[in-house]
Amino acid sequence: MDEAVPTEKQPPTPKSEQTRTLILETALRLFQERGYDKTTMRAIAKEAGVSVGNAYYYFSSKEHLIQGFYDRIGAEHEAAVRSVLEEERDLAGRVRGVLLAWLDVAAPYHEFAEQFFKNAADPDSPLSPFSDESRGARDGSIAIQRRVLAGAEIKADPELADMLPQLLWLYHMGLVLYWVFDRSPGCIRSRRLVERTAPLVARAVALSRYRVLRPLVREVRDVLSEFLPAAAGVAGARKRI
Amino acid sequence: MDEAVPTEKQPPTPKSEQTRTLILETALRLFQERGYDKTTMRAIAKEAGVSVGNAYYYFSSKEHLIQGFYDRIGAEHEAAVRSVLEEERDLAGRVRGVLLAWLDVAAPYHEFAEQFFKNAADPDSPLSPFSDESRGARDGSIAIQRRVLAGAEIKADPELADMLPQLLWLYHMGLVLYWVFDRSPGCIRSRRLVERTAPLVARAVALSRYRVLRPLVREVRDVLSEFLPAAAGVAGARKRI
DNA sequence: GTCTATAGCCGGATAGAC
DNA sequence: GTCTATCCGGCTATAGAC
Repeated sequence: MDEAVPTEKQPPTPKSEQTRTLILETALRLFQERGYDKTTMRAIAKEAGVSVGNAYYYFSSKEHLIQGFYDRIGAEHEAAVRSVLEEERDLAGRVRGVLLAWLDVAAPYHEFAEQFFKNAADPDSPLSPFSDESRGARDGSIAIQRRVLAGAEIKADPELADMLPQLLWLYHMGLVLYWVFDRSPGCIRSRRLVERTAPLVARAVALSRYRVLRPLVREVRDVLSEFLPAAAGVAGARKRI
Repeated sequence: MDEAVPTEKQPPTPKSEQTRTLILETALRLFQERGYDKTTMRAIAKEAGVSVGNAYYYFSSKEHLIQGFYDRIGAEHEAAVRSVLEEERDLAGRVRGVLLAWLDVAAPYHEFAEQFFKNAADPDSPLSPFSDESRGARDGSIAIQRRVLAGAEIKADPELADMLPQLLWLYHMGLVLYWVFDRSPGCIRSRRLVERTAPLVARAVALSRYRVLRPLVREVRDVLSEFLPAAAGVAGARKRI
């Protein structure tokens, strides 16, 4: 980001990127093995064969190491979701499939997530799902929801359609919140929550076209356009304070 | 709670309770003055005229000091809400009034809340609004929502009525989440969110009786009864994993 | 610009004496 | 119940090697 335009002769990452990656990989591995809190910066440095100072040279705090985790989980989800989106046409099924896929992808990190999640809830933290730093991950996640809706047979009220991807993303974040709290073995409660709510969400989307609901839908849409972040190119939702 | 039944001769809090209160009051004051993070346990102890070890004797961690904050804010909200519930009959108005009252009560603690909130998001923390330790505060909060509904003219679908207080509580928690993230001056964005969503919630409650929505309402009810905590005496919602 | 080594600050938490 | 001393780990600072 702050890097000067790299010439062709000088690849942007000559050798330092290697160190950077090494540190990150080591950190993520240790986090997964011992948990976030119990992994000390000293240990990461030692295990990666670098000095503490060097680790801090690349990652200005322990938290910053977790951005890499977001990117990784996003990429894995992206891959896991492909088959569902290709094969399933029913909206409820698509929603369900995508969220279950996320739970699968995230499962190995559950314990680890528990420990660092507190940082994500701090609005000052770059780890918050709403932060600028998380924008890349967020946009990717919303894009998936867009595909969920685009490929489904059931269509929503067109007045609502523009912001539905973000709404689904919010629903996804709600699931993540629940999942973090979920202590049930194998996180079945979270899985069950998906099974139960996905059809419900789909039904709500379908019902959004009914006459009786028109005024409610309009209100919902207006509120959303005012309060959802203007990210990811939603028409007419550009105003922020 | 864990105290042995106190005899009449021996008041439950002979002298230690005094120290305890002193420490708590000092802590809350300092939190508000300097913020949570910048208030060290050393400072609290010093200011209260006790030793660090002694502070830890009463509060097993810095986080535990915040339970007192919950209780205080709950009590203040309880008081602030009285007039609204007596005078306003319109459901939207009642919901709106109660939530705006909460924002008023919470306002002085906003900065402080930002800093400690991350702890509340940690499921391991006693500060989580879903934890057993927070049960007292939670029950109080749900009770207010029960009164909101009971005194309103509009009635909900009876099949849903039992769990509506908890649903409103969840809505309240959502507002709290938004508020914590809210950086707008005077938290107007949060206030605006209440203004916009309160009528929406009321309308949804009213609509819950419509025929078309019957299946959706049933589904919603079933999901809620499965996933909302069995606290606060909700009929038929006793199963937990 | 990348990296090491080391020494030290700070603050949450604990141990064990009184 | 209360204290003092100590641990522990995130983080910083510095000085210097390549």
